[in-house]
Amino acid sequence: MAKAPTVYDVAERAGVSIASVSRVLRSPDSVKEQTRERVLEAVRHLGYVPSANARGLAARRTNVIGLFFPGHDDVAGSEGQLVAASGGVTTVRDDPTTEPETNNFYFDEVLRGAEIEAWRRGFALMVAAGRGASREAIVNDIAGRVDGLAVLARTVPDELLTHVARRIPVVVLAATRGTDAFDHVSVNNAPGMRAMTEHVLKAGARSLLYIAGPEDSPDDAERLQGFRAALDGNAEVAVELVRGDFSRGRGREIALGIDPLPDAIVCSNDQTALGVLDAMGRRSISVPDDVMVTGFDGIAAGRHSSPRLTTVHQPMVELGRAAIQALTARLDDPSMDARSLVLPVQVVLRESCP
Amino acid sequence: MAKAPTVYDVAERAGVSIASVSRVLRSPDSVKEQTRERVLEAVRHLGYVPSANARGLAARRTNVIGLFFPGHDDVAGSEGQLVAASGGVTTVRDDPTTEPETNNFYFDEVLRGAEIEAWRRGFALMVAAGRGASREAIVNDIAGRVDGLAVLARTVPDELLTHVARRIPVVVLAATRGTDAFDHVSVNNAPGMRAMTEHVLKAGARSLLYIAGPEDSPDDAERLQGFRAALDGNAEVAVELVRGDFSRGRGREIALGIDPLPDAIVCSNDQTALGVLDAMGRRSISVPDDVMVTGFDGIAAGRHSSPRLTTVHQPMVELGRAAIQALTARLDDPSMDARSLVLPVQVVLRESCP
DNA sequence: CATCTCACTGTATGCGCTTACAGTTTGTGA
DNA sequence: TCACAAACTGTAAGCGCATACAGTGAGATG
Repeated sequence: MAKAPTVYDVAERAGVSIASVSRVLRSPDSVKEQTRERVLEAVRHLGYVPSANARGLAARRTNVIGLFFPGHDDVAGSEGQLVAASGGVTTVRDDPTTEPETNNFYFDEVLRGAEIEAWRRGFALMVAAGRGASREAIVNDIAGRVDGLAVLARTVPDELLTHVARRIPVVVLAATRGTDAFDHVSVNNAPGMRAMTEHVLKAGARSLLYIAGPEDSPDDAERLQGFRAALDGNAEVAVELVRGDFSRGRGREIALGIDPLPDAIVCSNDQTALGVLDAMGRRSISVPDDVMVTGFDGIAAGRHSSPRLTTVHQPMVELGRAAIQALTARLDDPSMDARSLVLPVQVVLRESCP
Repeated sequence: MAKAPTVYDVAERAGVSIASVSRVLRSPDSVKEQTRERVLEAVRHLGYVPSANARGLAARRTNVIGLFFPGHDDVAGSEGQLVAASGGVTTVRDDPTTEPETNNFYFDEVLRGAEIEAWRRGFALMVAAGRGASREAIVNDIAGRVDGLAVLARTVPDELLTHVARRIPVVVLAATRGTDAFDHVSVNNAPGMRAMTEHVLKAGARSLLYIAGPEDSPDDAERLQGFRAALDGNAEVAVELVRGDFSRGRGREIALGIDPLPDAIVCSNDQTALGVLDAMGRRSISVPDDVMVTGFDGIAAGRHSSPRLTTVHQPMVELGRAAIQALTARLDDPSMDARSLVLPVQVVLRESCP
């Protein structure tokens, strides 16, 4: 890392001007073959890698897209320097009742979709997770680095979003807000839950328990709405509603205390439903014979639970891709009207509610 | 997005020079309070977000760290524009035998660790996944954008790595190569597998089947070495070795054909072991009563399998963090000797081999 | 009241690249 | 052989910011 070579170094060694160097790298066909060879030789010899900063500055675009989502809350441990550790092996016995960390597979998949789509379209992807107070600084920082920004709904205050939107296009994920000027990409929450609920009814359930998520979740609100729509006109069905918090632990806790049992427990997300399955297992209650259970999200764990979880699958990878597509579409045509894209969902029937 | 405001616009509106604007943003204390207020007002009013490109160019550093890992192979479908889709709901019945996509939870977790650590240290994180031929272009591109680059072992040819390493520091993850000049961060593969195998032996196994991974995986080689070390001097133990490919499907396939059954099947990763569990379930063979099964990695799915999987847990989040730490350490002191950091692993005993 | 400090603020330069434009070479037809 | 177009290459002007250095003015000092 003595000193990174620049276009000037390459130009000098190749005996050409810096413009030719730039052309060889950006539009090789516009340069005579012989010149091109000389330049490429110099590039290899010097270990030249062009500075994206300089290029971005000159070209007025960075070719980077940013993705911002709610943070893994600050991890307390592991503050120490891991300098020169030397391995080690310990052994533990893992009790089945220990709570697994709440892995946000959701964002992992969205991220994966965004990553694929961004590079395919020639953009690099920058990721940032918001953590409490630093959120504003992070969003501002990343906004200065990218050509477009995708944010998950509810993670960034509107005021801040409006501020950065004056510089770059912004697309909001997982929300169908109509009151703002941003592009939106979301999934078909209400119809999905409606279809799920209708399946449950068709399977014969006449008493339902709905475990909702936190009140401030727009996704949850839409799902609840879909649930209610399915029940519209089914006066003979008994319905009860409790609020969970989208977590497995809370789902388990709620399900441990349910008495009497309804015919079916409809959960507004998979984690909650998995918690319910845990509880039923512990109470030796058979699913689906004694009670049916459904979830929403389609996380991988639901495929391996016992019994396997019937759920509404969200196309999370597609969500990430769609966000990038929306962003590049707007970059291509900034004057376009704001769009709201709703992705289809899929009811996946497995053993917990066949 | 009419035209993003610049320092000049802010300076003009605040009635100061651009130097003062810059100072307010970089070292607020060096500016008189009254001036600072005026500048901040102008920033808010104009919706000013500083250009990271310009800053990076002037400051000669980008404050971004790059992470490169083997790609999700090119996803064929979903080429179409998702323009103005309008939701929809379909229903499918999910057959338990359908192959779940091979989710690389491994990288997700490494990424998460890197993300946390990078932002904590004031760096943004740029991610890139390598896809076949475009790999070289991507690595070069990202190398021009960042102050340091973390790559997963075996994903980038040495020559390319050496090339970019002339510009920025590089750290290699999940490999303990001694022949190059890069910093390395890896996990304690061999001792971990050795401990796992010793546990299997202590549990009474006298005939073992080892299902290895692909030949070109350095991780796999180290694990196999650990396995052999555990057997050293146990001449009475019968051992057989087959090669898998780290996939669940292949593990299942192998396990369906095993006859006679050994006392234990030791797998070099969790996916393979989960496939083995699938097969045993289908063959109505009891795990661990008829055969014990162990994995390696500690992916979340192993906690929810049936029976739950005994495995060696790698600290994947820590791996990501350690990579960032190694990189920032080298940025602070480029002359430092190359380091090789080995993270500890943990044998996690669950029902598949108690 | 002149001089000196100190705390700020402004001026000017350059970071490494892209690109409009001008200049040069090469090839072509008359 | 000469004029002219086509193909290529060089020149020069920024892109938006950080920062060394040079002011500027107010208060402190003698």
